[in-house]
Amino acid sequence: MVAQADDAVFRPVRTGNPFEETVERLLQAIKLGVVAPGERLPAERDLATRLNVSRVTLREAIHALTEAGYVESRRGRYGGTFVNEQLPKPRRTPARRIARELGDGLEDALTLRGALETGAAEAAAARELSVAEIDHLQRCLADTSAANLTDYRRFDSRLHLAIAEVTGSPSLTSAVADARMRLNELLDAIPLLSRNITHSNEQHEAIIQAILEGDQAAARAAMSEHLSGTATLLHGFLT
Amino acid sequence: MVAQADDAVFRPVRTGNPFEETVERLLQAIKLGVVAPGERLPAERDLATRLNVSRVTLREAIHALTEAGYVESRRGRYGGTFVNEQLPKPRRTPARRIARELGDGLEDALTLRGALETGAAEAAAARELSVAEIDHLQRCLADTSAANLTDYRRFDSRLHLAIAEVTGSPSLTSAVADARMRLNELLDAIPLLSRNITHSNEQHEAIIQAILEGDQAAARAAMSEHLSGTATLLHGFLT
DNA sequence: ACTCAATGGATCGTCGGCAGACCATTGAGT
DNA sequence: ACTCAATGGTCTGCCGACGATCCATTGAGT
Repeated sequence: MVAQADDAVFRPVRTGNPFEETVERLLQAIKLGVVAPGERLPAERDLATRLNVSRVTLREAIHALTEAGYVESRRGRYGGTFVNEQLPKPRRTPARRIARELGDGLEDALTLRGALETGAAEAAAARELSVAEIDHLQRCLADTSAANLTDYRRFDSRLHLAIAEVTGSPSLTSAVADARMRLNELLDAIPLLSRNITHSNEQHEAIIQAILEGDQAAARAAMSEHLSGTATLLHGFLT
Repeated sequence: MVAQADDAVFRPVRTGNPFEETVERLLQAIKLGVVAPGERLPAERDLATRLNVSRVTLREAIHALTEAGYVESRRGRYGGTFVNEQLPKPRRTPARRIARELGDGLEDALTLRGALETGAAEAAAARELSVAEIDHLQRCLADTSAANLTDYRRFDSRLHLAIAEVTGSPSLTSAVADARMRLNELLDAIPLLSRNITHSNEQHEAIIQAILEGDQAAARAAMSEHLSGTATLLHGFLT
């Protein structure tokens, strides 16, 4: 008996407390570019309901993010909690240290991400997209191409998330977002080279084109190639 | 703005309470065949630690499963909680009713499952498998082929889980297990035809063979075909 | 016949998170 | 200048989950 199945089924039912989870989610929204700098988060009462968390807990999470410099709250009607224009710089932990901490987790995260994102690309290509969805994809693609170095990661994440969205599968979208967040710390640790960005943009274009043409095999292949590029880069910097 | 990304990121941080979650996990272990009838669950103290749940909560969950007829507990050294030889028959809820309740969730679950399991098959084929892993796979394959109608679903799940296991990615394994569970109720609602089983067994063999040969494309293709068969079957019965 | 380690069974105090109600502030609309 | 709806900010009582501790039972080993 290999007994790894046990580990999968008997894994912890919950990771951390609601407070920590909530902080993580809000960070996700900011770092993945779901809520852009200057934009407003949903109202506390609304957001608490959607996150299935008490308002008290949500407020504690927001407070933490305020202290960390991510958001600011304003009272009154037309008030709310807004994402700061100037986001805190990610702490550039030395790559190797992160890699050590992650350990086998790196391979794990990359494997999961590969399965999810290639699957998403294929599924997206298989769908009949609405005009709004096509616009959304192309908008994200253009934003990413036009992004400067400091914003690149966020728009890149947003684009990948957009691809997952147009599969029409909420679960798949969520899973992609989570997988992406797991790798975010790693990605912050490696330098962004403009050569890589150029290459990345070309691949993005190929992926989107294949999706819009409905070519499932091509979409999958293009995404697969794109991801393996990142994976190789990560391996290179972390070994 | 398509605004579906919000739904993905601001989804509930937790589903249900620890008690319900724990019950779900234990059912998963039983229904996916991780713990076979007659076998023993891990000791309460051990299991509670692994699930990251208090022993009290775990015991309440076990109590619920005892009343439902899934397990029985025995005291003393060499005692423990054992899975019953005769499992309760799944309540054959009319398929259409389930389909209505699930709604779009069916497509969602099928999409996610497709991405995960085809990805797992490909990843498994890409790995250099140990002798133990190969044995495990072939054992699961043989068990499934030999299973009678009442046991088939469980061994089938076990085989698919085994494929995910040999990717070496715990996250992927967990995700596959969860996706499978989401579809379990549906699968219970459609009749098992021996013709379908024969077909299924042939496909299983093709998948395993491709994995053992290290042929990634073939493994993916075989899995994809296998899954689409199930998907078609489900669609047929639920429409 | 006895021992004892491993297991399930039971109880109690603590605390984090929750629901609900209420207060304070803001600014567009009138 | 006033109104008021929507928002963030605060407080209180309650409950579920937790950790810890002790009890009861069993049967292989001696």
